[in-house]
Amino acid sequence: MVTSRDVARGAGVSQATVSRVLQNSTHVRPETRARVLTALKEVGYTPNAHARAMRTGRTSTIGIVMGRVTNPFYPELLGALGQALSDASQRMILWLSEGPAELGAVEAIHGHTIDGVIFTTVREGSVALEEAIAAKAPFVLVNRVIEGLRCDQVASDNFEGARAVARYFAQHGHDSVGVVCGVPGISTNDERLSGFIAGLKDEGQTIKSRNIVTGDFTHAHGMRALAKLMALKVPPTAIFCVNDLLAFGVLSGAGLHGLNVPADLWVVGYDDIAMSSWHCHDLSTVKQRLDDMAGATVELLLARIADRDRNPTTLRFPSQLAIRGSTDNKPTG
Amino acid sequence: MVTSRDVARGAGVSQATVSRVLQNSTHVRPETRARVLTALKEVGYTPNAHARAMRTGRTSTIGIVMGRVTNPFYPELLGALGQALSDASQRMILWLSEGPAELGAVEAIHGHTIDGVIFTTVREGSVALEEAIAAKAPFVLVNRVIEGLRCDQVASDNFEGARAVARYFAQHGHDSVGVVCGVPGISTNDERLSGFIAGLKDEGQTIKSRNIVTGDFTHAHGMRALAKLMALKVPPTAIFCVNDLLAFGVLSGAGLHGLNVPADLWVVGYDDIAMSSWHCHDLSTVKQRLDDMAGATVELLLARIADRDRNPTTLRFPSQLAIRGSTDNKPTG
DNA sequence: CTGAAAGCGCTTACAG
DNA sequence: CTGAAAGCGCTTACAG
Repeated sequence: MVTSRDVARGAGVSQATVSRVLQNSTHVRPETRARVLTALKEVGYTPNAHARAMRTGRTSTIGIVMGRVTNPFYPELLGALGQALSDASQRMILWLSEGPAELGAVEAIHGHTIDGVIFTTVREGSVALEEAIAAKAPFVLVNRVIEGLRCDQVASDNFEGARAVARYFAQHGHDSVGVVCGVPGISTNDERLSGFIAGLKDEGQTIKSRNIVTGDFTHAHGMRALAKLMALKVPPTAIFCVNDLLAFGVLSGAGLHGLNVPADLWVVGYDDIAMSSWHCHDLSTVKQRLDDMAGATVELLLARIADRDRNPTTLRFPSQLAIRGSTDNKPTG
Repeated sequence: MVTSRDVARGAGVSQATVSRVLQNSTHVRPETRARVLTALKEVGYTPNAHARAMRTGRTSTIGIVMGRVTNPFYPELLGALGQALSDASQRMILWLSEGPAELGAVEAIHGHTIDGVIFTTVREGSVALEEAIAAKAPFVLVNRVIEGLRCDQVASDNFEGARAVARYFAQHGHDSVGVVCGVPGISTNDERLSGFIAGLKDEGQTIKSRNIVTGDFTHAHGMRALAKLMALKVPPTAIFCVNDLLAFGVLSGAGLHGLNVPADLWVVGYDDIAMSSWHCHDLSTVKQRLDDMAGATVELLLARIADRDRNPTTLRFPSQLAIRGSTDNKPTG
């Protein structure tokens, strides 16, 4: 193991001077710096992260908590967060779990393993969130928003995104529509549902509660929901799903029922995950600005770590309707 | 910040005794231990991970290097590895990048940030791999295998898995088949291709090189490959894709060409990722034993960290053909 | 069984 | 501009 002491010996200086060169301190004579730099290369030195962290109290490592969800949106979010963290010279430790196991991340803050946490799938009242708040640990919520919680939060404007879908349906003559929801109480779900209802209202329409099917965020639920909706006396001619995963379930169900999309039924999702644009799905959906969201999340967290008393912000990024083959993408006659 | 010194003060013992209780040392009187345990709860103590790591030289943290691939198989592999690491009380630091950025993981070993690395998408001759070998760093390859490299490697038996597909095709009367490959030189690709060819040979068949289409591991390539294969003078009646992602591309292409699967064309993938069993795909594929592979990977890496001189092992897990609607799953007349 | 002490490898005030 | 030294919070031989 090579230490800064070895480098010092090689350069004929004290260990403190090596440290100063490493810290880019200005108080080093240029020729001394050069000698140290040479020795540094020669011995192949890498600073011991723990010794450094113990002195500085900073680890340059961020924790990410992500539940074991099946929605392919989350791996995409993880990729975007990973890029943003890497751009900010931060490492990421990942907790792929939910419930009490999330507490590992809070413990890691106490143990100085990480400087802060990004929660991606946390719910109101979850133990890890409560602990993080109680410990005044630096954290940010991304994708999920909890109203009234004084902390940094980043999400897309789910309400407006869903509202645009409702208007799109109404303006193309659909007056019997359905909504496939996931778990109530989760912000993405609730905001998209209420945005959709608001959009209908804009167009002078309402929706019956039996036309809104609730369940979990799985492909299987999407399939079952389609069956339920089609069994109504007046089945919908257009269905909005609060995420793309549910929409694929609806498309699967439509195939099973012999329904032709979009001729018999329009389907719109939310998220625009990569596979939505595959020709076999060709799903109209609402695109989130993932990279912007990830960048803002990391920025807010680093600012919070630097100054724990700054005012919390909630950032909303606009999302945009992407029209594809699961709805009629030609202008109405 | 609460330290073991604070706990010691609370329990009226020395800091060393607190440390002994934390280490489950036997040389502590039961009533002393009880006093320390009480104080531990009272002050809400979490050990400083860096101080501990600096003393012990161990971090209980493993690095994972995963390229920014679009194949949903990798998030699933990550989930399995995360579970296996968590079961072994290890944290994971993730590098979602390829090429020179992978070097971050090797540097992290030098800096004692992690105890070892799991490479998931590494290629022969990649800089990070070369560096890890040169540094004698503890690492394991999972999913990818590099022949002749003396290190621990874990993969499924790609050769036999693909061989079974070829036999399945031949035994159901297909005598014009196609293969959609990804990038040559990557073990999953090469082993599955040669296994498939071997299976044909078992049945007295051969395949023309123009019936094998090479490209990258993307949905788009699968689509283009289908078009190429269908343009042949004798188009295949069954196509094997070296992974599910490519198979979805082929299914997309089939839809575009108005081909009926499985009536006009059989399609088989490899990996059995979650979405393969969705009704809208209903893809026959070869299932990998992901959890077993992940468990073995972690086990091998921890053994390697404990003993750097042990003999390297390459572990192969059998995979199994899962027959679904993209091939005729009824017995032939 | 318990305490005092050394030391892991850094960073940074304190002298000079 | 540079060095000697303190100290971050642990673990663990060394005494007793």
